[in-house]
Amino acid sequence: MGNFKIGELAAAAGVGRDTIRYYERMGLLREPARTAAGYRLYDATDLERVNFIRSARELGFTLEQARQLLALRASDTAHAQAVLDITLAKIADAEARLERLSDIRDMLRMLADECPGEVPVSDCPILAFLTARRKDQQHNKKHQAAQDERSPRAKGVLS
Amino acid sequence: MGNFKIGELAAAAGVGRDTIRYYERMGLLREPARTAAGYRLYDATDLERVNFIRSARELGFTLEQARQLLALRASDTAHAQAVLDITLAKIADAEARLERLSDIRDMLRMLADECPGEVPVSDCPILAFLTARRKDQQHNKKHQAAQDERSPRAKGVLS
DNA sequence: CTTGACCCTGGACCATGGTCCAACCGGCAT
DNA sequence: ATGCCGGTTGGACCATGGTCCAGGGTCAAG
Repeated sequence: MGNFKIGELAAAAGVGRDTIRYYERMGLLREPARTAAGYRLYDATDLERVNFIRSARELGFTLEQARQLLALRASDTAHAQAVLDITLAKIADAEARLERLSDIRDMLRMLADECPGEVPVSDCPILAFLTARRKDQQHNKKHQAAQDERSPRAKGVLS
Repeated sequence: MGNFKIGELAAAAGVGRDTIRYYERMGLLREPARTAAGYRLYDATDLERVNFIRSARELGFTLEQARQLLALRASDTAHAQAVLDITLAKIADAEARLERLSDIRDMLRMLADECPGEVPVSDCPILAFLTARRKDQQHNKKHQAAQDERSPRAKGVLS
């Protein structure tokens, strides 16, 4: 049955060869069969697996979550609730990001609206804001981080 | 006039000592004066600068953009338009992210709504979707990336 | 037989914004 | 003089998801 080499798998899935090897290293793909020369040999189920991972990535799942989803899919005792839980966490995460980001956008928009380009920088309200804004530091602690820079120490937020 | 050492500056700005040294290495802070023993000596303008950078970060600006904004602020020939341009680019970037992310959230929410937890994973519509969805790959090329994983090769989007 | 396209491995490197480390020195109190 | 806190340096390391490279081996075509 149609075995293919890594380049073929990669092309079929629309990723680079290195990505395939990376997924293997990360434990997302099984260690494939090899030819006598050591070439990796894949089959349709591997392609399907890579496709699954790519789909998950496109929906914002991390590789780690993709790994969990694959494990759940392979389980015959798990029920859909586990998948739903991961998905709900991802939704909550997306919503938190959306809120933070739209707050930032609103703030930037306000500042941009106030800024008449044709003045010297010394009269720029955006710079003035950046320069002055340090009092509201304390009470703004709820939205302290910027954008999507989830701090390395912000663990557990998603999954 | 009140000079302070790195730990004092860091505490006053609410960051770590290493962050101050990092900003210095990145060219965001000037190389400070030193005591005979080599200790860095800062003054109020340095604190103000760190505060500016932190404010910019909180609004989603990168350190590189913060550097640009500081340069503009220091210029006596630049006009506010340059600052506005950076800000408008940031807004556009935020809006693009918001759209992608809310599309993803909607998709996830749809899937979650369809999923009755109490079935075996083999009947999970979320997994089914992830498994099947590879045909729409081609025409979905407009929103190909996930979430905030701006690909390393996506340069020029912001700034 | 040679060329070119493919494959192998292990490891370095990219961006981002820091954080932490060892190994050392300075300065003050007890 | 001993402890302790804080300063110095250069460099490694964190997460994330790959990407690229050198220095080989393999395989089919011409």
